Amino acid sequence: MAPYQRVKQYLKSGLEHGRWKPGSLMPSESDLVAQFGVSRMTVSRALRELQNEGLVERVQGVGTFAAQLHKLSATLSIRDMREHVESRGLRYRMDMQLLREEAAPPLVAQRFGIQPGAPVFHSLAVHFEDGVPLQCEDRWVHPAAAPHYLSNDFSASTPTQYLLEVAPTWEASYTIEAAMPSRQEARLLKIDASEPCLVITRSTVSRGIAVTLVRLVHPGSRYLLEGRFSP
Amino acid sequence: MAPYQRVKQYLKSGLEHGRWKPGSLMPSESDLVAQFGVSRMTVSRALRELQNEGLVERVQGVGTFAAQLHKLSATLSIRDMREHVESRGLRYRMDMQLLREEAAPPLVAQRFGIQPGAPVFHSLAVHFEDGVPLQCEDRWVHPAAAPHYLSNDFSASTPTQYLLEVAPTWEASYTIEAAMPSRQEARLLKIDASEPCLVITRSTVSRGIAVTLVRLVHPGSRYLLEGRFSP
DNA sequence: CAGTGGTCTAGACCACTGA
DNA sequence: CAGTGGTCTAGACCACTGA
Repeated sequence: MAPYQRVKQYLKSGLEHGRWKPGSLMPSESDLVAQFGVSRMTVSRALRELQNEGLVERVQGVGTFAAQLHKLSATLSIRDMREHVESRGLRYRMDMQLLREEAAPPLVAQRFGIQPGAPVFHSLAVHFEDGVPLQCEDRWVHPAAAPHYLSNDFSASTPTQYLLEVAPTWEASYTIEAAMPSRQEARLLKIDASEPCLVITRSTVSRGIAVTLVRLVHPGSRYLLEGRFSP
Repeated sequence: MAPYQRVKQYLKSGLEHGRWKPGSLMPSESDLVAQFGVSRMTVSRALRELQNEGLVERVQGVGTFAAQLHKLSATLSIRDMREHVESRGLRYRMDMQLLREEAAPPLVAQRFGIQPGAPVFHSLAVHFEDGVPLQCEDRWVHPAAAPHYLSNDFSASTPTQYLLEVAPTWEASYTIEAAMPSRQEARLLKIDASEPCLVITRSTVSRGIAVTLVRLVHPGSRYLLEGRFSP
């Protein structure tokens, strides 16, 4: 194991075993240099990585402290539906229900920074896994970000794949909630109108402008999100 | 701006503007050393950070490549309910409905690596925001991980806070789904039995042993998760 | 073989903190 | 003032890749 990893591992396992309580002072860089017989750059890297992982907090002129652990955040991967299905060896299909230009509704116009009623692209697709509907994707697209959205061949790529190609995602925010499907969504997903759904609403920014707003509706009985954190 | 940040910013904005397409070869460390007139350690740090952020992929002996952007993962913070409520300046309350030792059900026994029927701790609490029930917390605790769980004063700390104190979380996995509440949960949350709920199931490991399993049920109309990613 | 990334060293200068 | 972290340099040795 590389020296910086040895130092990092030593500190990590010490934190794990409660050798340093949250908020307490940890060894300084020069302490660790002496203890491990390595150069300061090496312990510095170990400490910086622990800081990036949220395990320690460092204050210039003061020292390094064991972090409060409940500030942890977890990773949740958001993948393209096609990849999600095919990566598990299942058959993927998408039905494009609607693909056209429309007048921007007020909410969409606001997020895109354009006038209400200005032309925007609107698509509605259903994603299937082995013939079972798994996701209903209701999407608005800013024409300036993807001018040829309407003429793309969506039998070859999903809206997510196409948009990632023409406008790489540089920031996105989303919400996850439980809600009832609309009547139309229930029909498209072939579920009862009273079945709870997992609804993800996502807004994506590329090169400073909003690219797309999307509402992803999943039948609660067929889809769940998984995640983990490991500090 | 520090030199390593200048290099990093240069590469980041180049990626953002499509100067290097996903999968294509990017400048080598020595290219960047020459271009910026800095030492190799400095460009190495810039590239390593971009790698950690998932923006580039590096292969020893080959080079650095622009990453495929759709492998992004997002951060989703999982916070203690009390902090969540109080951080927004609202009044927090918890009702502990049940707190006792029980015989481990098969599923719990399996996750804890103990015999079914062995003693485990079980608690059921409701968390309120300004008097409105926001979360129902059904929790199983491994007695070896928190032997004094049952005698803790839960008017002073939440189960999450207490467990983080006595057994720092070192790994957790969770699922997020939409589901109907149980009859009991609907009653405790004061919602209709047909209201969809956001259900988080979390399993936590500390020092190699399972500490706790918890089912968190939130009324869909009152609670949503927010997240963002920015590569 | 030349070129790549992975890592380390021994020193340096700096900004910042708190006694 | 001594001690802390933040960062950089100029060199080094290494493992790995592909021609």
